[in-house]
Amino acid sequence: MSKRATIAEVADLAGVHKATVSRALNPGTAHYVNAATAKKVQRAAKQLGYIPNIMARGLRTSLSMTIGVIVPDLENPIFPPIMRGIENYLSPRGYTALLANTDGRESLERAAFDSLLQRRVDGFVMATGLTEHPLLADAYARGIPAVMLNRGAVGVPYPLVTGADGAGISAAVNHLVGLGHRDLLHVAGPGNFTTSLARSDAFTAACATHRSVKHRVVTAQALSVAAGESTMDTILANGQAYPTAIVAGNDLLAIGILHSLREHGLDCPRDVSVIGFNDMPFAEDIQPPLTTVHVPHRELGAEAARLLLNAIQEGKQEPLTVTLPVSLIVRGSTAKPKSR
Amino acid sequence: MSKRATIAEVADLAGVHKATVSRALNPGTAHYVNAATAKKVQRAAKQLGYIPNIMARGLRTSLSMTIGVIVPDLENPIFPPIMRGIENYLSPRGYTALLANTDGRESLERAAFDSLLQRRVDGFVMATGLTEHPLLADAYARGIPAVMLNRGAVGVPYPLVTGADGAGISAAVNHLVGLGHRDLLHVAGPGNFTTSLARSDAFTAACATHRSVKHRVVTAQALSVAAGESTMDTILANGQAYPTAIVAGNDLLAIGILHSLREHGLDCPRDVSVIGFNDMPFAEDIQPPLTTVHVPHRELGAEAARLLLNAIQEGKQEPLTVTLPVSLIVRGSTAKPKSR
DNA sequence: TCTTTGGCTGCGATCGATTGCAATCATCCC
DNA sequence: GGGATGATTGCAATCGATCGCAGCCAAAGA
Repeated sequence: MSKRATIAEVADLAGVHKATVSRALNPGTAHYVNAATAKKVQRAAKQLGYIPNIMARGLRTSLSMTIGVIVPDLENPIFPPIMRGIENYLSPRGYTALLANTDGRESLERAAFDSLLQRRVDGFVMATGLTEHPLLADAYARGIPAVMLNRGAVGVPYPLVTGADGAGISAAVNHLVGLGHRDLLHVAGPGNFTTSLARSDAFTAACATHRSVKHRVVTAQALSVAAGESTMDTILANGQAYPTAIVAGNDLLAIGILHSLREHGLDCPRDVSVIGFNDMPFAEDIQPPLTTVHVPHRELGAEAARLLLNAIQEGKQEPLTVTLPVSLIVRGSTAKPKSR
Repeated sequence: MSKRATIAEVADLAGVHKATVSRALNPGTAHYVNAATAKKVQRAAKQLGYIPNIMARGLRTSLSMTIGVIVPDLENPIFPPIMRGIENYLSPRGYTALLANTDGRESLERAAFDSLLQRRVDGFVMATGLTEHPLLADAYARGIPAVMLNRGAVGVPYPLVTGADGAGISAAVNHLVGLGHRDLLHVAGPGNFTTSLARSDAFTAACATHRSVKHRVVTAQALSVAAGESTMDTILANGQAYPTAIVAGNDLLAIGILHSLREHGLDCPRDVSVIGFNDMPFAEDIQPPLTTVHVPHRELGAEAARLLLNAIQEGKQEPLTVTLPVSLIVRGSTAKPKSR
């Protein structure tokens, strides 16, 4: 292993005390030291390739300049853009993101949380939003800075950054009704996600706006392709009448629904229209091109990072909610209902 | 900020010296301490919710138990599964991954590298394979443990974990020739990726195997949808004869090619067959379902992590290459050539 | 009974940086 | 000329855990 230069070596080379080196190299304290001395120190530091040891510094300052990001599943395509947004905001400011996957399992979440805490992250961006969350309540009580992303949690006054779920869903419903659909189904995500609840409430409310629009809601087991497929399977298996249009809780569910429709010999959009939620990458390339609600994930991530850094620097948490606008993207998975 | 329990407090509560606490809690040194004492210490630690301060430990041991992962673009869908594989191997072993995006730009790469070095990562997984790489040579000379993933670099003797590019490409070519295609095109990635070179070489070699198969290679500007689309555009724009089948350098290029075909009124697979590379998530859902070479990205990640931890623990680098098998997945984007 | 042995635990230095406090020195003002 | 002022810089404590070394004690051996 290469031995790295320490502050003491820089101090020796520059002929000053290591305290002076420290002050010269830190923007916050640089004004204490004479310009000529500072120059000398910087030259010495460069010559030795000095990189401050962040662990020694962190030990002293108890700041790690890293923030923990907890996501349920990085393979869900909405998270990479979110990560990007977070990183893009963080890295110019000297912060780094530590990523942890939880697989949606609470035990792993606990472990990830502890592991990040052990690494003394300065704060968290939590994108796991289970409705109930002892972990978060605990964290809040201990004064750990955090921001919720996308999904919130009840009773935990952390700031929340989210897309306008309600507006997106009602745009979807209005689009379908405008096309002539009168029999709508919402395949919702599991009830323990706050977003699922918000979206299904919005669905019901939006449908109620229109007279004579039949609507119902079924709940999938998870926010995944497989769950969407099996949920739709059971609906179609009954042989009973199926809706002419479906609003899915997210894009993955929508894709699962498309699978199921295809296996049952139904065509989208001819027989059934489907709308997703999120506008995940490549949503335009799937078969059929998915009509969906676009959520600005990158901006979501950046905004969450911004709020978190604010909270860390101010040393206080403000329970505010930032809602970013969403927009309906009409593509090929929705059409007028065929007469039947 | 909540003050966390320190080792001294645990020691007080348990009525022992802090050195004993340290030994009792570390698996490696636990055998030095009496079982009864150890139990007492563990109880005290649990009661206080003691989490060792990794910075203090790292300062002493100069091990951070984190490894840096450098990827060119997390939004390229092959990287999330790779990350998963890495994390799945790392986290049961107490390691954490620090992720850095480089956008493929070498300056950012340098910055990311330094930033991770500053955080005293114990090693690197590099998934950025540019062919030329001063950074890596430098790192190797400094004895920094690392493993290359997916893409290699010339002249840098780090271990490399990769899919069997050549085998995959020749399977693709054979599949197309078997279907009756005699006019093949390979849209390769930029020449500064080692994988691009390996794949285009394999393409030429595989085609040469078959008599009377016309083949040529064009190079795209990047490994992206946009690059694939524009490359194909220029080919089709010439009005000249187009091939009956295309092997793309990766799935993103393939998708771009599909876009271009569609815009030029050509149908895949009726007019032109297309094969991708990677089998990225949702490749089966795009229009048409993409025939592609499946690469086991998760396993790639896990294997890289395994090699890296080995190298860190052994303290030596072995220049070996691990090649994981790939397999052709035939879906809807390839068919027999129409007679014309 | 005295020494040896070995298991267990305590002591204190140490890792590399930051920072409150004190010391130094030149300049300034009356 | 003497004390005040302010700009720099040095000193040494400190963060929290690890680990070499030494000490203690009981059991074993002579």
